[in-house]
Amino acid sequence: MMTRVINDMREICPISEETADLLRSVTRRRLFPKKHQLIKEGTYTKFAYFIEKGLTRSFWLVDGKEVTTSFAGRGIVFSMDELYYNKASEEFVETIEEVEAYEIEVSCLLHLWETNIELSNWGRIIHQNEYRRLHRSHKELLTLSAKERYEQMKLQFPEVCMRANLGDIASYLGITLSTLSRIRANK
Amino acid sequence: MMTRVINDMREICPISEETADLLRSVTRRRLFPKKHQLIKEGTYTKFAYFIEKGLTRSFWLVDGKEVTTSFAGRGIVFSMDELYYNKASEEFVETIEEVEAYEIEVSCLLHLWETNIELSNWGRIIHQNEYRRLHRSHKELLTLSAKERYEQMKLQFPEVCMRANLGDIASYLGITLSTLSRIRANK
DNA sequence: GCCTTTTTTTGATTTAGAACAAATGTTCGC
DNA sequence: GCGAACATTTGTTCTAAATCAAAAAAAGGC
Repeated sequence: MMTRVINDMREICPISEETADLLRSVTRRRLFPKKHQLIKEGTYTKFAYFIEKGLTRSFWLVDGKEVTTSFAGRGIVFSMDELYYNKASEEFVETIEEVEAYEIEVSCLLHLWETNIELSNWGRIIHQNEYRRLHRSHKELLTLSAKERYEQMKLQFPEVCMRANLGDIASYLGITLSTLSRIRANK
Repeated sequence: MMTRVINDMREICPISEETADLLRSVTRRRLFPKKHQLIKEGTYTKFAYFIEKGLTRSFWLVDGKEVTTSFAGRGIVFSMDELYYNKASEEFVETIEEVEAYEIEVSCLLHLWETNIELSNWGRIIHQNEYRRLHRSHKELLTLSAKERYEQMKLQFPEVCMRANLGDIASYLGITLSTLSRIRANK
């Protein structure tokens, strides 16, 4: 149970068997179909999800249009708004494949981070990593053409490029679906 | 000494007089002229700076062109690369006004974060805030026009818009200097 | 105050990618 | 296996902003 989740955490920092058991004891296995809204508009979900299997995407709704900010096929997905600011999320998360996840209450997650040094370290590091990814993506948006950004994305997240559909990838790259189709068509 | 720095920290979370004194004991007051490189290419600086007065900007050099990622007129400036990854920074920082700052070694800063709960909390919160700022800026880049982004920037950082020069603001917004000039000229 | 350097404005031209629209291809439920 | 829904390709037109270039204005040094 949670084998992939725990393995992934151990690639980042040491997690003892006790901590792994602690994590298992406070989470609940959930299965979600494709297109399920894990964190959605107008609902204060209060859960975070460790992704065991499947792919999710996070996005904003900006006057009706979706802006994808990240894809996750491992690690944890949660809302910063809910976790740190006790408010309903402005960023939503949906599954784009069937997903097996382990659900945890955000209050519980926060408590773990405050009390368990292994999880606290893991938490700090995933925050740093996420900040770096965003930093990098921001730089690419400012300096690369649509085509170059897609090439970068293929290098960095080949899996996502295979598994997500064009519309989602395009909205992550900040271009239209038709432009992405043309880019892929070759030039 | 460090009055503005400490006051700014106290707007974020409680800082006891002991912690303030601790901070004063491990920092050194420095004055820098305009255009001074605080964190520069090819030099593993190993220092972070609490900004008491003046304005700085952080930027990348992407094949010769500067891409401004943030301005700071308060708080702390440091390199994530140096702090977390023990490597020379890929992002540089220069003063764009005369700056009064308090210098601290990054190893010392890390040690404070690991041992002093007040500073640790302050550190976590500035990281969250910085992440949010970047997140927001990224969304704006993906959804707003050049003009709208400039309007947003004036709302969020009016001081910076007054004090930084056009080239720097333009490179922060991801547009050319001439476009920004035209935007300001009115339309 | 005058000259140099830096910063900002303005002009003409070009271009990447958006918008809109329709056709083709793929997946899935029954 | 057929029809509906969904995903992708392709065509045409249009526009925001880039590029290149030069003039005007402002700031600094001595």
